[in-house]
Amino acid sequence: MSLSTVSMEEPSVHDQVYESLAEALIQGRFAPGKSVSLRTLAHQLGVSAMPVREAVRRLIAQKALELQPSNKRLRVPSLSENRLQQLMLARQWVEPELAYRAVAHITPDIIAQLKSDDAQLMAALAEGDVDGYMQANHAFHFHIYRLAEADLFLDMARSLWLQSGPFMRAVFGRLNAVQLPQDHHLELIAAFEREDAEAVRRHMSEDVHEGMELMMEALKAAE
Amino acid sequence: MSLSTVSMEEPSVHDQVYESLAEALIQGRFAPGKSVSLRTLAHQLGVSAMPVREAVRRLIAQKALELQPSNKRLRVPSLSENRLQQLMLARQWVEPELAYRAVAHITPDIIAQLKSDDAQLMAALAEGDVDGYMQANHAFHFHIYRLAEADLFLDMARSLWLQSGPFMRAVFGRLNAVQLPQDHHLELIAAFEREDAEAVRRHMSEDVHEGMELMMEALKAAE
DNA sequence: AGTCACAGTTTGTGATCACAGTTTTGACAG
DNA sequence: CTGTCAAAACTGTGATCACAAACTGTGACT
Repeated sequence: MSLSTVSMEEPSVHDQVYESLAEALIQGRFAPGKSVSLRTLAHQLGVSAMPVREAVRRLIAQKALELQPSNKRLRVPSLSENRLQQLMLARQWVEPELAYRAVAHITPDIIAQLKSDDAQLMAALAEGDVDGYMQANHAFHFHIYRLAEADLFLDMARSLWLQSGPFMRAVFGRLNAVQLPQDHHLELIAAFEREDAEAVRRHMSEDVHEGMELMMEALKAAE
Repeated sequence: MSLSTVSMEEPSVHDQVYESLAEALIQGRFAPGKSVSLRTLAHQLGVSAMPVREAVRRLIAQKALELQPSNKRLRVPSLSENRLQQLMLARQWVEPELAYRAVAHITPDIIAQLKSDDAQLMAALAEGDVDGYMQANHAFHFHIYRLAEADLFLDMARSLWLQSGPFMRAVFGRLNAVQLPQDHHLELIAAFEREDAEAVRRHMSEDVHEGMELMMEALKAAE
């Protein structure tokens, strides 16, 4: 009962719905352009429409969903080169900055966590398990970003991943689980271990850049 | 009547509420730390609580409002140096980029609009009209940013201004309408007229930097 | 066979109610 | 005048209903 009153605060239904939708979007389980509906989502999640409406508003504000101006109907934003390029530039700015700031707060526990994430990532890659790969990659990156103690930047990164998710699906839809450069992850971990902030920034920049470049190529190839 | 059917789409109540709250926040009419309530806002705006809830969710997602974890009560986020520094860095990254991209789409009409905005700004400054200054400054910047055809960046800038608004109030609360460097604006306009994109980027960076630096000093002075 | 109209369904939007916490109020006792 | 404690008011949250606009599909008519 000591700290239970503090940690007792069970998340609201709205938060649960939001997390559920956010996870689906980040892992690319929603196809770009796919239309969704409040009542359908509410029914699937076993709640009323009310909390779904609020979660969806939140996602729209983060540009992870959109309301088509004509219909006023809800859907996952579709892909465009312009959009992807903005995502790429924004991610290349904010994520290296977050990683840089994370160095000051790194601990052996986190290093171990990152190694575990990377191991899961490589295992998923070996099996061709796209979902597993996406999940492990997300965990790896945000276990780092959370250390930065920069909640605004963290939120920006989260929003950018929400928007990138559907693109990723499109990439892996074409080239099924290509050889992603997880070497950057190993170099990142090494840089964290010797607390070399500049190297961390550089390797994170390269990791993001390569990933987004891959998506850009896939998008162009798909015309 | 020709295009009225297109522009006829009157904005939803939710959008009106959102715009209303957003404007108040950007102009710093809400003090940092001030608590607000759904029903109060709804009553003031003459609508039911429903659209206010959605507008507030949207603003929370943009970090322009926050839900205190203890109370679950709504309020304007309070100031912190860490927070302001993140705002400063983010604005210094995205706003010069938007201005840079705007150069390609500049027209004489927009130039005239910018000159008008700047004139209003200087007039407000001369009269010590803080609200007028804030409004004109906002108009000046976003008349530029809107040209960039980069909706993700535009949205990021909008979110950052929403978060900066309450800080600005704190600044002007202390030093009432100091000599703001509107010279940057004139240099910006000149750079747009000769379509010198690099100069536009540089001057915008300086303008944002100086404004935020002023806020940082005021924050530190207020401890 | 192709096109159009009409009915039925599904959509987002806004209002209203019920409920459980929290805060504020106000009266009473010291 | 001050401290205490219960009642009243207020808070966010979730569910439900009403409504108009948009979509669906089926059938008839050219």
